[in-house]
Amino acid sequence: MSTIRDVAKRAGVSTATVSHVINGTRAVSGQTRVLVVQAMKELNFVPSALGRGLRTNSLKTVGFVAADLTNSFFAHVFRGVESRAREANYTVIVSHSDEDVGHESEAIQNLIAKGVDGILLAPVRSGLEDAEFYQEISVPIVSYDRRLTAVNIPSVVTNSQDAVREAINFFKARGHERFALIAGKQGLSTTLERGQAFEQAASPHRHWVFYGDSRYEGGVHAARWLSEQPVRPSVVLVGNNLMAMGLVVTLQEHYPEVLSSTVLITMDEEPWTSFVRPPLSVIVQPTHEIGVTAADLLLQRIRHTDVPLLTTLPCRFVARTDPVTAGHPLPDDESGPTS
Amino acid sequence: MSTIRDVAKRAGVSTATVSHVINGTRAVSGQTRVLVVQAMKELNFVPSALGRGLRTNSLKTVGFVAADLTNSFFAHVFRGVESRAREANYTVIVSHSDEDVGHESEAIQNLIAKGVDGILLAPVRSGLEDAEFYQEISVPIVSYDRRLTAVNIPSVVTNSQDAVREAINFFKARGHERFALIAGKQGLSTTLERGQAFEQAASPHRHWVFYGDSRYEGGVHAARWLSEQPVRPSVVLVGNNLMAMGLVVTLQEHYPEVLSSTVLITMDEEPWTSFVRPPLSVIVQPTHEIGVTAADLLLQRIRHTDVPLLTTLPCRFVARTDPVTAGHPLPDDESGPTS
DNA sequence: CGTTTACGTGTAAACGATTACCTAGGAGGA
DNA sequence: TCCTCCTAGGTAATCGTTTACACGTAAACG
Repeated sequence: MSTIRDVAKRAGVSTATVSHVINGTRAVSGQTRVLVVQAMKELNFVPSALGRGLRTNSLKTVGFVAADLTNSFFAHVFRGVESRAREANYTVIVSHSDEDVGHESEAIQNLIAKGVDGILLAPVRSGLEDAEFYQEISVPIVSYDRRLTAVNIPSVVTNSQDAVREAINFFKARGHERFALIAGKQGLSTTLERGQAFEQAASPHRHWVFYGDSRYEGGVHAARWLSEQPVRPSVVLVGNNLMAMGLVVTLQEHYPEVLSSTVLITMDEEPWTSFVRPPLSVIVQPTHEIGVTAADLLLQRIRHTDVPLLTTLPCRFVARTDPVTAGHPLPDDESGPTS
Repeated sequence: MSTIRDVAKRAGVSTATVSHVINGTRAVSGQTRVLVVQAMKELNFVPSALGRGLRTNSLKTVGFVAADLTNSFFAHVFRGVESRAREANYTVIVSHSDEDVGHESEAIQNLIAKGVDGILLAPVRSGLEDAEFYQEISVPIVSYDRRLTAVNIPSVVTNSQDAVREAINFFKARGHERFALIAGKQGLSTTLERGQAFEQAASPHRHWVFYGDSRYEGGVHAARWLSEQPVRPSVVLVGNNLMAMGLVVTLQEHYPEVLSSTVLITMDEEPWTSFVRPPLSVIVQPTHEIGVTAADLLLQRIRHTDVPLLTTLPCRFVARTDPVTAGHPLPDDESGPTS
């Protein structure tokens, strides 16, 4: 690996000149520029990001903390992030929190030690007492998926509450009168908001709320709980795709009659939601756009540009109805996707 | 951010001592150690990876190049990589190749410029003429999923050929006599090997090979091709999960009779493969272990330890049979998963 | 003709760690 | 007593860049 000094020597100029040629930070005569460029070619010189990073205190790297990349929600968000980051010549370091407060802290520590310029985070904490924790972080942060209230940190979220309301109303209008919510991990802003929207939309009617843990096992428990109800809801909204899978697998295996007689709605489109019989209705979040937007905001913060504290992206509700469970169609119902 | 000098001053020692306390590279008296540790705590000092990296010429960072992280195969491999890397105090930068030679080169360039200590790669190239390209890379490389023949680069692959043979034989033993392979992108070692294994296992009987492109669209085309055959195969093996999905979706929508009358086998377990009716049989690769192993090998190479040039991990064939399509059961057949 | 102004370039000090080399004091052996 | 060896610790060079400052020349301006 050749250094900037090697290039300077070969081109017969100073390292300053070489640096300025590379970065275009100072006028350099045509002749000299040619000489330098040629020398760089010949030595196939690549400037060391380390040297530069040490001096400028920026490695052009950002951290991305996901709960779990094998969850396709996060994988798609990440692709959005990565595409934007690459355009801006940044690279992305990925860490997992696995919805664990300790893991999250550790991940953030590591990222900071690595000298990242900023961090994208789906925060596991949300309480007021945690505000301090996030506030003390010494690099710019943008939160995605989950809102960080009471903290001066920009968040990119979706209006899933509206979608929840739309979904419940959709089936209400078709005659359904008993609704349940399988809620996610308590404390997450998404859980809270979706819970409120659900309460609000379902409240004139009978409704249930079961608190899961946002993991596959939560869905398994929910299935058991569901099957034990003397009177069962006819519409079940699941607040997260992992729980939905646990629920469906368990129902399919042990309580097939529950599965076939209940309308299920879940978050986040995945292939299997349409392959299951009956198929699941879905609240689709703009995952890629979440990533792109969050990355944009982070890069702006890194450049010290002011950014809005809350960005809300729209969801799309896709109804997949089934003759048995859908309820009675509306006069103008085509049972296709709705917006 | 405080530096090692601040710590040294506060503890009343030299930077050398602080450094040695941090790294345990030299004997330090108990007293002094306590002083230093306390000073670090008080300033909550975190050593800069940049400074260290510049000096030691290692950022403790590795690059991970996937075709596409939204493909759960790569996501799971990545988790394996990340867990091992974290244990060894390395962080991981992720890039995508999208099976594109240009993207791959770019990704590798960027990683090297960022000063990674090594690269994990699912190489898009494989020909002899490409050997040179990979050989010229100036940091240690380990290839995963795909074998890099004729190049002095360690590979971690699976014995999917054995699994392919096992799968075909499984259905041959149940009376099937017409087999097809939907092969992946040409040039990948996996495509070649699985093709050979398929040929070998199916060749006494009538068989077809359709070349897809390892993407969703390849499956769509394959579905059309399949439906157009005057005599259709009764067992279809798909060489990659994206194509399998394209195939199933298209069949389900346009040619349901083909779907219900054909045994489908695919690579890599995903939730939807068991939700589809009829369910798909699957060749399960040890994805997490691939990641762990590849990471291990890379870290060893970084430490200049010799490693084997080829590591092969075993696959598992999971048969999911359906009364209509399975063929006649063997005398002792329980239709469960086989090893 | 003296004074700006502009332009092109070089010198050398950072950035934050690691580490080769050196110093000094005390213990132990001959 | 002298020499050797061990232990504990300091000094300062170094890694590869960027960049503040200085310098010299030539053109432009009054």
